[in-house]
Amino acid sequence: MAEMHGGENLLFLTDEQLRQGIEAMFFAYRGFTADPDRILATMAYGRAHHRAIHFIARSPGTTVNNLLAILGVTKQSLNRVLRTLIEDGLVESRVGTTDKRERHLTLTEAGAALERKLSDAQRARMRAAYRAAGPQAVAGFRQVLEAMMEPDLRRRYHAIRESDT
Amino acid sequence: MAEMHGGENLLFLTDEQLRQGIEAMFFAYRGFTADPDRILATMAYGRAHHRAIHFIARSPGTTVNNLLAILGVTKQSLNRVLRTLIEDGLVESRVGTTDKRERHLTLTEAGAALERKLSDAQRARMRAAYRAAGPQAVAGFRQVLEAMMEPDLRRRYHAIRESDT
DNA sequence: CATATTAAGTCAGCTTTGTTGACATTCCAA
DNA sequence: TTGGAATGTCAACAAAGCTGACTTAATATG
Repeated sequence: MAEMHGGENLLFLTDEQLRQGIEAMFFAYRGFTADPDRILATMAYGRAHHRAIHFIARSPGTTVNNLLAILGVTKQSLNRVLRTLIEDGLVESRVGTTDKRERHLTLTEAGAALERKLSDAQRARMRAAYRAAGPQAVAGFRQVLEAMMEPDLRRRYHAIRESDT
Repeated sequence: MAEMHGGENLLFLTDEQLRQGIEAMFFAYRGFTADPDRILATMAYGRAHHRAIHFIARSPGTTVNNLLAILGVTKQSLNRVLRTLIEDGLVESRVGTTDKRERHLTLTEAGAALERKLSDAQRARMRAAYRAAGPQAVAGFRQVLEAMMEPDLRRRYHAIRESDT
């Protein structure tokens, strides 16, 4: 169990270490979604609604196609979710001005309120974990997560960090 | 973008930093499951089967109840998955010797072969990410993931690392 | 020993969220 | 101007979760 750091020691790449990382990822993801899930369970929405709301809040005016690429589901699947959100007055869909095939999505006041509620819960856990682990651990956490992404999603992740489409 | 570490700087806890962490977690989890998913899509199994196979391989002879607690699903849901795996000859269920109510689950040769195939794919990505990020980043990654788990799952995670039940 | 509890499994039915296939509308380029 | 590409919608189906009610067998307990 010796602490090791810097160049040459490759013990962190053993199958056992990798398996522990895989299980940590599995258990942590459960914690990651637990709080929003609890809130969503009290209403008629699920995790898919949360994801849509999150990325609409993130990039107001985004198109359905854009959202599709980020979420990685079929448009039919996303459409079902969007339809209920629009019917319930949480999301507004406006026909595009330059291209009338596109729909631009934004949150209504009610949608923004739900988004805040869900985000606050998820951020609270994230903040507690970050604080417990410390800034250096957080930097490592981010590095490994990024290296784990599929290349096209990594590009999307960077794009969404730097500018809104 | 100044590098900061040690005690006092709390800029890593801003809402924007937390949101980036949340999105990183979302995109990374997709990468995490992508390779096994591709393999599973070619046969009649899904992610639920993979999870069951993983933890049976991890703790051979584990009981149904044990698996239930680890996976966090209902027994009806797990049972559906286990039934197909047993019917297909990937998992063996043996009546317990000391407590005959219990069923002890193990992988058959065929089950172990599939487990290896899935693990190898998932570990390959994990290994690449670990190698790219380096040992110190990996340590931080593990710390943050652990801090994110629900307490009872964190205990389970530690238990499974140290000894088999 | 009688009874309560536990472990496992089953049946039925429902919900969420993914999938394909077919189709309407809009735009653009040959 | 017309045919294809892009965008979005509707319908039907599948995987995998869920609840609730129940059975069977074995163990624990009063």
